[in-house]
Formats: sequence, C-alpha cells, structure tokens
Amino acid sequence: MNNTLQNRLSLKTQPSLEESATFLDNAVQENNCIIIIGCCSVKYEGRARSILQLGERVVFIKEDKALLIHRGRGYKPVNWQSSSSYISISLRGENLRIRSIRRQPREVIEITFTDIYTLLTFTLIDEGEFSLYVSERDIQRVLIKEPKLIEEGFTPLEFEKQIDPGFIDVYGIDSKGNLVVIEIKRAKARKEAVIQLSRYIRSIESTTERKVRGLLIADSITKSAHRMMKTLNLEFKSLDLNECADILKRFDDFQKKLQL
Amino acid sequence: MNNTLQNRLSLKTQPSLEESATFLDNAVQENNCIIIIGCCSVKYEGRARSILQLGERVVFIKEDKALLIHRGRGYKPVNWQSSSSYISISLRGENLRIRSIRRQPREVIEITFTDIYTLLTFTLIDEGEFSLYVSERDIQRVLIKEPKLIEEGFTPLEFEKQIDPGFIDVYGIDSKGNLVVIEIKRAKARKEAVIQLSRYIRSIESTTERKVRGLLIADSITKSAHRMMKTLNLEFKSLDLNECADILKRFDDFQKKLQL
DNA sequence: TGCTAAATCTCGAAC
DNA sequence: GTTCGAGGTTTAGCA
Repeated sequence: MNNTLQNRLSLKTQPSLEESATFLDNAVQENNCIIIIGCCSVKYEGRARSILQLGERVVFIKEDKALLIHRGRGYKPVNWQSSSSYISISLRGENLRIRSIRRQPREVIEITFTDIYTLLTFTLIDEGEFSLYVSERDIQRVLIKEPKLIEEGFTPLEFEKQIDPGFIDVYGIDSKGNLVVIEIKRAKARKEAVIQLSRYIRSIESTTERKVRGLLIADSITKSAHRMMKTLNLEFKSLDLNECADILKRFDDFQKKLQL
Repeated sequence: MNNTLQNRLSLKTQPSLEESATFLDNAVQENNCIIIIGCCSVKYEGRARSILQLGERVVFIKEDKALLIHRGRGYKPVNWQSSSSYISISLRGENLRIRSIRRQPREVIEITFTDIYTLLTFTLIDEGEFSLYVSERDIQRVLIKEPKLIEEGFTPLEFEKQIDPGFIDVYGIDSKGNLVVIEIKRAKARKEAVIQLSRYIRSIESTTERKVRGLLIADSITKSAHRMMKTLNLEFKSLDLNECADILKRFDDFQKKLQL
C-alpha cells in the first residue's frame, strides 16, 4: 500500500448536511484531522461568553480534538477549544451542529452550519522535531557556559536561587568580592523587570553586610526603566542574542558529538 | 453570476511544485485565503529562533497575509506570523519555498515544501458580528450600574483612577466614610493581584489620613493569595459571573430599547 | 511610540 | 489537581 497523504485524505465538495454529518461523525471517531469550509454561526460559553453571527469560516478540528474557528483575517482564531475536549455532530432541523465540550474549566462551543462547501479529512504523519532556541532559559545556559559574557572575573554561585520574593536568575561574586544579583530578560526590559531585580536585592541585602550589586541583562531596555535603574543605582548590560545563538549552536553541536 | 463560495474556491490535488508556485503566487497577489496540506520543514528567526524538521502539516495563509503552520495536534500553531507581513513564493531546486517577512520586530519564516498534496484557495464573505461578554471591563460596567453588588452603602467615586503605580479599577467610600480601593479580576485571583492591590493602597495611604480599605473582587482566589490577603488585612469578595452576564444582558436590552 | 494591564491568554513545571 | 512564572505571549487602551 502506498501510504502517501493522498491515500489518507478524503475530500467532499458541496456535500449535503446529512452526508456531512455521517462523514464528520466517522472522521471524529477515527481521530482524523478535519477542515470544514462553510457558512456557520458560533456560540461560546465558558470562562467568558461570545456569539458570532452567520458568515463563512474555516473550521479546523485536529487529531486530539483541538478545535479552531478561523475568519478570513487575523492570526488568531475567533473561537477555539483546546485539545482533550469531547466533540459531537448532529443534525438540527435545517442545520448541522458541532458541539465541543471541555471540562475543567467547563467550556462549550456550539457551531451551527447552514451550508458546507468543502469538507476535508486526513491524517498527518509528522515526526519532525521542533526546536526553539534563545529563550530566557537558553540565555542562562550560555551564561553558565561563558560567565565572562556577564563580566570579566565574574563567578556564578547559583542559578535560579530561591529567595522569598521569587527566583534569582543568576547569583554570584564579581572580581572584587561583591555579591551580584542578575536578572535576565530575553527581550526589551521594562520597569517591572527593574522592580523585580530591586526586590531581590533588598531581600539579599537583609541577609548580609556585603555590598550587593544589581545587574539587569537584556537585549535592550526602555527609557523609563533605564532611568529607574539609575536612581536605584542598578546596572544594565545588553546582550547580543545572535552571539548567544552562535554559542548555543556550537554548544549543542558539541553535545551531539559527545552523544555519537 | 452565482456568488456561492463554491465559485470563489479552487482546489488542486497532487499539483506539481511548479504548478503550485504559479497558483500560490497568484492567490497571494489577489489576497485570497490559502490552505496547503503537504510535507515541509520550517525555519523561524526573529524574537527567537526555531527549526521544525520535515513532516506533514497544514499551512493556512489568510487574506491579510496572516500565516499559520499547524501540526496534527494542539490548539496552537507550531509557527505563525501575524498579519501585514510580506509573503513570497519561489522554487528552490527540488522544493517550493514560502517566505514570510514582518518588520518591527523583524521576523522571518521560511517554509520549504518537498511535497504538496492539496491546495485550496478561496475568499470568505463574512460580515457576521462577533461579541464577547463578561470581560473585566464588563464587570466594571455592572458595578457602575449596581454598586451595591460591591457592598451595601458603597459609593463609587472614580473608575480607572490613575495613580503612580497604575490604575485603580474602582475607588470609592463605604457607608462609614472609609476610602475603599477595589481591584477586579475576572478569573481566579493570584498573588500578583494581591500585590497590585496593596501597592495601590500604599500609594493612596500616603496621600490621606483616612482609613483605606482594600477589596479584591474576583470569581475566586488561590489559597496562597488568600493567606497573603489576610496578613495584609485586605478583603476578598467573590462575584458570580453568571449574575454579571444576566445583568449585562438586561442592561444591553434596555440600551437597545432606548435607541429604538 | 512607549507603556500598562487584560486575556476564553497558553504552556509547562513544581508542589 | 492547583499554583506559579514565562511567553516569539497577543492585544487593546491611553499618555
């Protein structure tokens, strides 16, 4: 058997709603992906409530019963349901109704189709690995590997050090023996990052007589946050994300070699 | 001319990549919606970076060039680009490449197809109104209309009162003449809501000699947030969202009647 | 444009 | 199961 996607895909154009109901019910039972293009209205009730009046939309149901309702514009679905919800298909008078129910929190979506133009069901074979890099966590990894990126002579003592107000990203000593509290932000740092850092410093200062420096490492910083840092006598250091990506890549390549 | 969606939709099954390129290029120029089912890999570079290895996926491009790449599971797209980005289609050796570029922040997605199984392009006619209820803003509207829901004898003075740390949701006086600072959370309130409220209270207390009460109104509250409230001597009041929805509905119906 | 706070936030990890 | 923090958060509103 030739297992191309073409053989795992079926298509109906202009199906009757009766035909669609049978077809959809079957596809849902078999955990297929489903794409429906048609005219529908949508009601949602759960954490909030919404009503979407009649119009043409694309409804996408996935293998795990995740459900998306998309209009012609915008990146976000107008209505949705996350996976592990229960889906039922039924005919209601002149219409076809799809109900998706999720428990915890209880949320119900009801789609009422007056017309279905195109119906696609299929399964996707997809073992491709997805890797995202240069997250805040990745920056930490880079700084663990290359503490001199923080500053020459810096010695890290702890990462994710737990204190009362939360977790200090990096905690260590500089070349002069001062304690250093470091807060990392991957993107542009704002006031709240400065507030967070100053809270950590106050907490550390209450436990020691030594001088405590506060260092915010980020891609960049907003003006008002920078002003706040100056008045609080904190330091900002920008970090080149491309450089981090390069180091990470070299590091990961090295790790892979070790595994071979 | 019969303007059903069927006449605004075209479908290709098992198109060659050359054929696909022409077809897609045209669809992109004309701001059509596009759904591609096929085998592809994806590279993303922008605020972060990611690589998605080869596998079967659904790619959805909308009228406004919003782009979604979906795998067979999960509510969220594995990669995406918001609208108003630039899209280009090209053949690269044995493959078809879709590039989506966004400025500010600069982000690039590159999809490389080795196989396209199904290609759909269409336009959606969708004038249906979307209305969402019981947002935090809606709760404020309800409390403006029915201040006794806050407590008997409460008199609101200001909504969205601006002070240094931010905006106070509701500010007023209770029946005994005490000032009351109210923070509203639509869902379950967590520690951060309590911290926010206490910041507002400290700010108000610094401007007056009068007693200042702090009241958190929310659907519910986490245990640790509740403990924090007790130690800070703040008050919590739960609010029934269904009741709010009913009041809103009655209110909106009344407004509509006035407009007639 | 920058900044603040909400969101049907989602997601994952720790407790 | 609950809580908490981070996110390519996204998005809306306002100075």
